[in-house]
Amino acid sequence: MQISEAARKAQLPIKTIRYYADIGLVAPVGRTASGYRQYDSPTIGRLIFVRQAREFGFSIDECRELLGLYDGASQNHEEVRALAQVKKEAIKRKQQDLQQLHDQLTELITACEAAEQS
Amino acid sequence: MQISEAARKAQLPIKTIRYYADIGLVAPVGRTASGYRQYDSPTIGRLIFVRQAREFGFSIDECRELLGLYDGASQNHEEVRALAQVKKEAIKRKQQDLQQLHDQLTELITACEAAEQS
DNA sequence: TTACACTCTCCAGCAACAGGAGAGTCTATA
DNA sequence: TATAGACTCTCCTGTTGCTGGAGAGTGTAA
Repeated sequence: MQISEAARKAQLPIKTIRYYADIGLVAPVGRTASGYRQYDSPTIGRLIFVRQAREFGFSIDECRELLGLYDGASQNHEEVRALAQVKKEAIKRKQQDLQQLHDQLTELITACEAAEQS
Repeated sequence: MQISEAARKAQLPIKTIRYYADIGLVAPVGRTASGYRQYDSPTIGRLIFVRQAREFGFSIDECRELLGLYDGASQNHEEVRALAQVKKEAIKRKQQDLQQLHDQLTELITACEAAEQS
């Protein structure tokens, strides 16, 4: 499939997908004779994975590491496990912060409703 | 208190706090005679709030809106409530995505452990 | 009064895209 | 088969949200 379908499926702008290809983060599976980038399902999976990681503040370089795990590129399972663990803890902290933000907004909404009643 | 203590408490770089002051996102409560920025607890609260919102991909402009809510600046409760609701739904979606990422890492760790056993 | 840590402003640079120009490609229809 | 319209390419510049460093002032402790 070509880039626009990949963009739709991965929910990423075309520009971003080209950028990820340029910096070697997520390369297309290949190119057509005319130079069009080509993508397949596993590659879409990688793009989605990166989108999610990026949305939670992991840098491009961290995404590179995470993708390494995701792809099982490394042979050193011990090391991979340690890295995954670190990232998982970062995610847990993010989840807690997010919950706090969520609670603050809930309080706010309640306060607004009370104000509307009065 | 001055900027370095504010930075420590809000868990933000000094540079970032100065930047937020420059763009009028979170202004210090005042300045000393010699021009040092001064912060108090409510302001630290605002900084923490911004940090958390930023960590979840809210833009500076969105933070401005959220801070408006947080401060109860608006008199239009109906409008405030609607905005808070929109942001809350965004947070809920982020939470779901985060859970998915977390699960993928858990799977990965399990796979690594299995590989190590073999 | 000097040392040292802290602060200031100003300016340049970086990460991660986003917008737009100009040109080539592909396919359906006249 | 010509051509319109949608899609793609590269290249270049601009934007957002910081981050680092220079050069200079401030505050306190020995």
